[in-house]
Amino acid sequence: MSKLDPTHLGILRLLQEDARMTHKELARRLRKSVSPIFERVKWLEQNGYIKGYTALVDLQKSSNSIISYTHIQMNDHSEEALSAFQREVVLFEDVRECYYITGNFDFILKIVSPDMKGYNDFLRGQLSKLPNVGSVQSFLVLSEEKRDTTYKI
Amino acid sequence: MSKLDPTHLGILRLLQEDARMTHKELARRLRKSVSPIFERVKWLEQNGYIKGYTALVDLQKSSNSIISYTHIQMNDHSEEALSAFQREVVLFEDVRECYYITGNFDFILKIVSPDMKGYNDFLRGQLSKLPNVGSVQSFLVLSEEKRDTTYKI
DNA sequence: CTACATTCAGCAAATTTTTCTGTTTTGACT
DNA sequence: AGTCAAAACAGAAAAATTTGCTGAATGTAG
Repeated sequence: MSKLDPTHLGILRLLQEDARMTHKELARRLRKSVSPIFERVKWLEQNGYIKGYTALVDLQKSSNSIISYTHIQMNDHSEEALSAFQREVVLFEDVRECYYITGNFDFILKIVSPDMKGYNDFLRGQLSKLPNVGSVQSFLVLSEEKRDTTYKI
Repeated sequence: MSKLDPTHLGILRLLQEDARMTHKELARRLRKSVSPIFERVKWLEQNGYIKGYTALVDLQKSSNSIISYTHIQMNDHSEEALSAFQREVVLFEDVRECYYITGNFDFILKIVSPDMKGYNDFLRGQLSKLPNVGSVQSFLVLSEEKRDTTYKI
């Protein structure tokens, strides 16, 4: 790491706050001219520091989707079983995020389903069909109090 | 809701996939000309359907930050206590996401701290100082298997 | 000191954004 | 169906940005 100089870090910070900021504005704030900013943004993209750009959509205004956090405990902790589970679970459309974690559980999933029926179908028709899934504990999101996807870097 | 027609939804879908897509490209894919697309994007922004645009940065490549999911159970479930907790906890820099949920716990927090010391300082110096915090259960993220912030709408 | 590589500013062409105008479509009402 | 007003649209043109290029400045190794 830290082939990243202050200008690189500044770009990452600013584009996290507003991905549609123009190169000209980036240049103004970082006290550089446009061309080096342009080249650096391209470099950050091509070298995987920036994985993409996304619009943050107000889900509650735009759909009836329901969000849940679901914890998975495996009943087989072999490397093969864990890898197989990961490989399969991330393919499900409703699984938006998947983390392997320390503690009582093995995985935390963020699930977004179009409605309660879809959520039920996912849990019973897809998730529970995967091998070696032990306990499944779900927490439905009642309200999103904060969601800030910018990280301090 | 559903002042949203298929073009609105198409814009939201496409900008979730790539927030830097040009209006011209949006227009081409949605089979419209540029000006209505331009007007609609502006409308979606001003009416809160699009809350912002963010670059997705590879945290592991760009920093040493550690991520944790932390569950909070309150020992006072009055409206005042819950509201007060929400109001305070979202102000902490390390709290990137906060959800009020059903189930055994009351809140799920996504915490991102610069390092283990920062994380410790947050837990013991900030979080546990808030009133009415009962049990706190933390899960450190060992690996991020999937993180897709686009939602099907 | 020189040669080389890297980073940069400034310029210019290509492209996009943004505004404006006039036309078409939509939808409500007769 | 026919009429009207409002909304949505396509196209054009000006303003701004993106993108590639050139040559200068800076730093480094020989």
